[in-house]
Amino acid sequence: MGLSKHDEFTLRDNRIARYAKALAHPARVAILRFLIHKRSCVCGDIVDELPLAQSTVSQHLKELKAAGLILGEIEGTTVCYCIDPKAWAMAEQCLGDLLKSFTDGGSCCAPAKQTIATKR
Amino acid sequence: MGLSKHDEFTLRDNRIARYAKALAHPARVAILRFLIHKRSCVCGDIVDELPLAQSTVSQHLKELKAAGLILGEIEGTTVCYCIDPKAWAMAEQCLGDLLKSFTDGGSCCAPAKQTIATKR
DNA sequence: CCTTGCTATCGTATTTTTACGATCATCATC
DNA sequence: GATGATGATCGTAAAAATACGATAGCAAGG
Repeated sequence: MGLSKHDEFTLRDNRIARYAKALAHPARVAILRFLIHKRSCVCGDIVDELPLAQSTVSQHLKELKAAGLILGEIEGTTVCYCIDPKAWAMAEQCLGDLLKSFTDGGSCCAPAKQTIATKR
Repeated sequence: MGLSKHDEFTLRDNRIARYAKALAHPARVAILRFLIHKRSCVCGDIVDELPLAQSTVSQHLKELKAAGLILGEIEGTTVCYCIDPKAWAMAEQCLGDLLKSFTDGGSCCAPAKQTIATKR
């Protein structure tokens, strides 16, 4: 047990989850923000920017690449990373659609009551 | 070691990561979609809807509650869940801002080249 | 009160994530 | 070819996530 049952869910929900997971660590958010801000994007610069070891940053970059959000191109001896515009647009739509699909029409329950805490 | 160094990052990036993590599993996406679709939201209905054990669903609900995205109210012997409108708006803004902060101006590198694979 | 139904929590096993140092591979330069 | 720099990968360890069955806690109904 303990195996992730991703097969049991829809493709759409899995896609959203995959994009969300890419954003689910502050280091990766910081990397993406850095890539967005500085259009140039040498790997070493990212390592310098973050409070993490080079290998750890490389691992995060690998995950972002696996999620499809970034591209990397070899430039001589360095590697240049950047946002993948197409994938980014897809992520924006997937997550945006879900987020926008809720509109506050007065929640069904607990309109003005307290949240239940850990204990009920 | 393997300890998460969340403290080393900005509050904003951590907040985004927290919301994203809540969406980072298809089961939780499905739960949220279900809560959005059906305004009524008894816990048992969610259990019936998903291919997961009751305890697992309860755990996912707990995480969504911890992330602040949903509210739960006791209704007699059942518990009624719903989206927390305020928190949802916050998540929408946080994630939306990040996603919208990138605009395709022709990527800095690899404009039309191949993605680098695992091996360079 | 005793039972029944609903939900949360506990205990546990497995998998995945996170992090680091060490090493390897590759390109550029000497 | 040797050297140096850059970045990926390996090995490893610790932590967190995922899943389930079992159990506990509560409210409602008999």
